[in-house]
Amino acid sequence: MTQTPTSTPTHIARVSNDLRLACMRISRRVRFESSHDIAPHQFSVLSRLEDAPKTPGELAEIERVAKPTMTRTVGALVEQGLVARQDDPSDGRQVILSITSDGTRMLRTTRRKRDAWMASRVQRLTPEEQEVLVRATEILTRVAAQ
Amino acid sequence: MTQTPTSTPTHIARVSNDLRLACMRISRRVRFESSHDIAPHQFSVLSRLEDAPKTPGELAEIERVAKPTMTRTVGALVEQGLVARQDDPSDGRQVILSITSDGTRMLRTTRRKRDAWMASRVQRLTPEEQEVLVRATEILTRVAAQ
DNA sequence: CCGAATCGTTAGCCAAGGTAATGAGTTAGG
DNA sequence: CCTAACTCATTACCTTGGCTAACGATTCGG
Repeated sequence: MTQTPTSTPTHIARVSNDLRLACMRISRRVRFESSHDIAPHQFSVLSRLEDAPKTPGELAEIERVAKPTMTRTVGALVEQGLVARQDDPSDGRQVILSITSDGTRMLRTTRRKRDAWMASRVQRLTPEEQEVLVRATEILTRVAAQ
Repeated sequence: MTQTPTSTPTHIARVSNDLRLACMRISRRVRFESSHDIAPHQFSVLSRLEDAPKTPGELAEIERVAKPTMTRTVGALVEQGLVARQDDPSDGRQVILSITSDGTRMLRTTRRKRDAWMASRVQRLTPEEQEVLVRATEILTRVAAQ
């Protein structure tokens, strides 16, 4: 078989549709069936702060949300003790937000729950199927980053 | 190599995490970057009606949403002419909802946009990578359905 | 040094989730 | 066969997380 049927427009359309649906369904079920301790947008913001402290404005831009929305989200996280707010010494208009140790702990436990959902399913697959997923994961990660 | 490193607990945890993240990122980008014509929950309900007519109660259960919420979602779809409401002749309490031709058309165009996003990225991959995704799609679809 | 820009916040609106209560219709038991 | 209990959809009202507009505080540029 020198011809690769995968590359024809029809087959690309087919796998694109099926793959998209599968990703969306998995994403949906992970969100639904694990980690109701923290709201999705709060989790997302907390993850961003894990890498490095950021200002509310930066977070708003990263999360593609209006600044007042981020003010409220950050406010909720500060109230829960997951994020700390401090004044920027070099610019009085700005505020620096950083994750607290409680915040880090929250991320860790939430991720554990989400991974558990996925892992319990991956575990049931054959080694061959798992190997396909390993290769696909690398490809999908690149695709998502484009 | 008789040993399959993929099957060790550590590797399963690793691929589960990475795969979950990749699926969530792709899902997120598909929703963000295509089809702003219809709200996500409306799209989802419309898809359910594509298979067969259903009552609001059935839809609420399928979508895991409270009944009053579904009443409102359905109301919006009826107002847009995407769904038709008719009384159940055999049970006066119930209502039968079915998709209209406009609704079907809306589904088709929205899916085209979402698929286009995915297809444009799949197209850039090598035939080998595409073949991995074809196999992965079948596996992921099963995983999502579990 | 004063006007313009920037940053975060407040105020107020809308959409979509929830619960509690209600009204119409069906079903089951006495 | 008729009434009590149940079921289905809806209405009323609350909460949350999006948005824009407007506003104080601060910084920057001419």
